[in-house]
Amino acid sequence: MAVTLKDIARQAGVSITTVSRGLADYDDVAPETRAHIRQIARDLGYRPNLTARRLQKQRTDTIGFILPTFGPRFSDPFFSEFLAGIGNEAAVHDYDILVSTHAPDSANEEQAYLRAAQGGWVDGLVVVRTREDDARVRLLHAHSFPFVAFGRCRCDLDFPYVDEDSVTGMQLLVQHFVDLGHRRIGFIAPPETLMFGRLRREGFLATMAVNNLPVEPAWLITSDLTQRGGAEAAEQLLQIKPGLTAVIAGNDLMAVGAINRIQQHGLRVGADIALGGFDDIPLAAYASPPLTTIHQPIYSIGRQVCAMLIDLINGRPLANPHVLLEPTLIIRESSGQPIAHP
Amino acid sequence: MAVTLKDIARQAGVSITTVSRGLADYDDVAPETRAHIRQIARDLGYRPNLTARRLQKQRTDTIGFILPTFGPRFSDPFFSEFLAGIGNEAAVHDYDILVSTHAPDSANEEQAYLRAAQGGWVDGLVVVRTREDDARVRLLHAHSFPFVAFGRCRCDLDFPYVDEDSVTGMQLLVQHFVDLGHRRIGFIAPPETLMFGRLRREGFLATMAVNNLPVEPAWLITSDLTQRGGAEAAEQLLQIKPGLTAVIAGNDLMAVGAINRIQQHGLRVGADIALGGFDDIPLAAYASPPLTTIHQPIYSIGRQVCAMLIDLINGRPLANPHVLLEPTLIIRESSGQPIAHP
DNA sequence: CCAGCTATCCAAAACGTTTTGGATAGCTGC
DNA sequence: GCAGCTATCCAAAACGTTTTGGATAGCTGG
Repeated sequence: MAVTLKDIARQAGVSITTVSRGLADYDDVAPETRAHIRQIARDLGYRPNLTARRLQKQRTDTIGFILPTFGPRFSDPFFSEFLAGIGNEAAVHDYDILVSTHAPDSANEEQAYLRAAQGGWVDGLVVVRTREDDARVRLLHAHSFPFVAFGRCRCDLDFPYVDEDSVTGMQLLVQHFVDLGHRRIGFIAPPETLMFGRLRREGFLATMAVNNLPVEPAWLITSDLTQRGGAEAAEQLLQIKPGLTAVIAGNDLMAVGAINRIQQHGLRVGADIALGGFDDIPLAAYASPPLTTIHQPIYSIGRQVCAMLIDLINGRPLANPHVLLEPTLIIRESSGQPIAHP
Repeated sequence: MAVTLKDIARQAGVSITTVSRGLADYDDVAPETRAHIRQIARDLGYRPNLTARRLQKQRTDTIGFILPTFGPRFSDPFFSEFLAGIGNEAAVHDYDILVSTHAPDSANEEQAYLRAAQGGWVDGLVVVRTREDDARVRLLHAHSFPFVAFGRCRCDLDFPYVDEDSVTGMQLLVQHFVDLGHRRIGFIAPPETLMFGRLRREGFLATMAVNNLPVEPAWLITSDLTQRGGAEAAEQLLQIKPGLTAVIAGNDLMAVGAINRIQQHGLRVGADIALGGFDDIPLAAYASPPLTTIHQPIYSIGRQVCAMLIDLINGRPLANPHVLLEPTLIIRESSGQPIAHP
């Protein structure tokens, strides 16, 4: 049975009010009384009942994170790092993270967001993997419920977000390959419904266009962000004759899958064919060959999103509600050496 | 302002009690009244206040998961899959997951567990990455607070866990290499303080001993489960003369780091030197070369741990409180072909 | 000696729900 | 006409905390 304020009050011979205020360091409690209360609380091993406190204070000191789980066997090196980011930042401010998992765009997912927005379930929400027209963003915005998104979306709502400039990132990446002499570059695209997928795709096409390079329909294959998907897309791209000299994958996971499949065909990545990824997940540096990619500081994005959300919850105005991070190009061996023009 | 039972009661012209019991389908509320209440609740968009309900029911319908974050930039493909497992299972039973992040064996971590055990913070806890003598397990056991661990520990306490038989797993793996003709096998060991680290190490040494094979002190290097650590350990193992013919890493992440470093030395993994990992993370199949490893069904372990915990919380006896999973060997290219005896 | 102040304390209300322990009215059977 | 039953309803307590709005006593200054 847990120790309550009442137990301390009885033991100390004062009222519950005085105990509560004493522990909270109000100055209408005599210093000796305060010390006395403190001592007894310690002796009894008192822990405040958070549920009761939350009911009274009408806040949960908890932020929600609804994990979009694509498929049953779900694994994304991205999320554990992001979660560590928001988790550590939250811990600093004495907030907890409440995690739910739901398939994206499912009825359950909508229920979960509705519950959050109306039910005093959490004080605010972190939204990740924004979709082009994102029902979650619209819902939360309509309820004016506090949230911060990782990623923008293509709608006319104004909401706080942190995002990396995917278009510029893709531009850096494509230009790097073009500068190495590549003319025939394939693209393994992320799903178009995801906002970052659309932006990376646009960045790719725009930079190719600027350089007056063609992109045949067959050169662009949409896949699902997994290694398996990347491998299968690579398989298709390898069928193209005459062969492509470079392939860019919309994320590192697909790039890793592509490396694998390309090597199964007896080709050397970085020599026979150049390859690029996007995200710079921890694995990228340890792929074989190490992957040329665009760095995305997931951990610190997590911290930043969480810090913004906590400010928002506490009514503090955001200095900068729209954070757009500058991407950096990480050149490793998978992009290979300059090649001669055919 | 949220809709409460009181609002519905006023609107419906009945008492709060009747509303509460009506919504909960008690049969001492007339069917017509029940329907009436239901209708009004729907119209008003009523959502029960979970905090109030929890205070009353003295339970949180929430299970806690304290993520041990090793270092600031933390990424482990293991955790996102495990989290998805417990999250999905929890969702089925209408439970939430409350996540905290804390450095292992820190004061904060102990505080967090203490808070959980005493404060009505969560109804039960999931403990992962058990340590050899695990303070968390001792603490929770002493408070007889419901928890289920992923992993055993070397203590005389009886507590429910799910674990994979690491010793047998390592035996399968080592024997595989021995059967291929390897005699000089190096080992990149996980930290000895982690229970699974100790067991995998024991499994390695025991199987080598059974086969009358030597293990020089320099052949066993303890590392930290990361790619970087695996790469550095591999670097050291490559200095050994005459050279080792095979290396086994204590987990896949270190194995991937090792592949990378071995290739930087101009050696071919699976031909010049054989390599094995442990865990079968999704990446393992897409490493270059694909990694021979021991499969560990992380997602379903997560589900099982969560299901057991929910049973425990609800006072249902566990059919089997000590689940020990049979490991399976996954043979891929990194272990190469049989070699001739020197 | 009293108004006014300060320092210290506390009873009661409030947060929104569920549960306890009746209360009421209408009906049945004798 | 009344005991006994059923169907339906509800006031109040309870969960553990914080906050509101005083209450009390002792002191100060005039």
